[in-house]
Amino acid sequence: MKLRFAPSPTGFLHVGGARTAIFNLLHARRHGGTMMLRIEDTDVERSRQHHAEQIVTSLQWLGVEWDEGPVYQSDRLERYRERVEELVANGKAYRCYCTVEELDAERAAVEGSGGQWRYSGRCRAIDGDPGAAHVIRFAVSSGAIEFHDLIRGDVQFEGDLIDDFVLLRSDRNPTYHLSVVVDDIDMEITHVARGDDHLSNTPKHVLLFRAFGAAVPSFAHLPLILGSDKKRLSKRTGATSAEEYREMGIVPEALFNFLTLLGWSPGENREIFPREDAAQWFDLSHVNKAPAVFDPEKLIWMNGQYLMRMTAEQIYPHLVPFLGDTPRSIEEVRTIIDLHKMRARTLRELAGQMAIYFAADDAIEYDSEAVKKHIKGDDLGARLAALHDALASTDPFDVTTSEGSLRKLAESQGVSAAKLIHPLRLALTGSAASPPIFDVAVVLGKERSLRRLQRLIERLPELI
RNA sequence: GGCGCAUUCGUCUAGGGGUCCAGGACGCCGCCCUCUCACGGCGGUAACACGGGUUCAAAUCCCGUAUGCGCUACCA
Repeated sequence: MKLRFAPSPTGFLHVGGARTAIFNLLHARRHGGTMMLRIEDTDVERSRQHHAEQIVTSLQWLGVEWDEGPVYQSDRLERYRERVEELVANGKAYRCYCTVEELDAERAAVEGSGGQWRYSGRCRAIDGDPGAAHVIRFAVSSGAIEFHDLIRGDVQFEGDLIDDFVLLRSDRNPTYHLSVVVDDIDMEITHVARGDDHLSNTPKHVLLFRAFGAAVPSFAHLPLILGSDKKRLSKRTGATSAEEYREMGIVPEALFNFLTLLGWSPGENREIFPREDAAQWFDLSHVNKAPAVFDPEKLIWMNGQYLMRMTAEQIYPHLVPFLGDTPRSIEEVRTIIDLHKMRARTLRELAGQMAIYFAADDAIEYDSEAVKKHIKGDDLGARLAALHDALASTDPFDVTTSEGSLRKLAESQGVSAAKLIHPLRLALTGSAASPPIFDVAVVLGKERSLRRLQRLIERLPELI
């Protein structure tokens, strides 16, 4: 068994493409088959090498591995020309002398009068000068064309409704239909899993496989991924490329897992699982037929689930790009990550929350809502001064001792611990929300914590 | 227009004739836990597009309608 992912390098790796790649990989792994990556760059107008490289990078980031490739179709142009000549020689294809201008004019005329245009096939009978030909077309035979699709079941198209499609363009480059079939034969592809948008191209391919006397592979046409507007996912309704999600702070494992669930489910209410498990359970024949709407909210939730399950060491390499220009070692951030990973849903959010630890002690900005809520009472200054003294004499300064000092002080002053904790949180973080405050204090250290507390005390008059 | 494909909570889905007055997850709303936030726990909200069949019995099978999407290029 052998499958392939065959993107055309006309842009970034689209999440739809990413899911196609994942499904191919999973099916191959499940059945002990081979996975191949093939770059379909026969459209010289739109293909770009840097896009191909970008797609390869995105796939690697995502964790989609391939056993063979990447193979570039642009390296195989001679092969396509050679094979199309075979078709011409045995009468399955023919040279067409019509010009685009003629054809466009015909089409415009027919469609203008409300009809539907199809190429007449008039060049089938012409035996002219090969050098004067513009393109080579496939001679489509009439009659029903049937094939089996792993996802759709038996599908049938009427040959009479299919044009004599172009195989070799006037620039001597192959069209998609030619190159894809020649390659799938040469590379011994047994299963073709691709986007739904190719379903109506499939009868053409079936005809080509037969014309070449080759076995027709199994097909699996994956339903499209839609945006919130129920139309094909586009930039209008949100991020469309894997790269954009990476920049958003999504970890590859989460995107992989999420994409896996778009159109497929392992059943038994399983949602979060490693790739290895998916590779045990997946099968193309269990993919849904209906298109799925891409819900970024759920992706972000799932990313949060991954973050909180990952160790600081696992998160760290993904997080580095979000931490800014000052290099931070794993030792420096390990505890902070552990404190915040269950409070952030993306790496970007996580990095944002971590900023308070790296900020200068006199640069903490107090959230006005938090100030309004927790900074009040005439005796607050005195209480905080007492807290400062209590913490200053806490030794060693760890979570247990610092909390003990604060609670003891609260008790002796006859106030609830919360009356001290909330202002302390504001002093240390500037916010009303943070990890348990004594953990924060210990990360900052005694000296910096006291400095931040002192600063709040000094600014009390202007805050109240 | 033609051809094709699809249709279960707002969204992702489970379900492949009876165990479904439809289960899980995201979101949303309440409660609990608690130094706040988050996590977690508990509970709630919400769906078989419509109409005909077939059958003792249909979300599950068949037909039609509607709606949506895709293709209809010398793009893939």
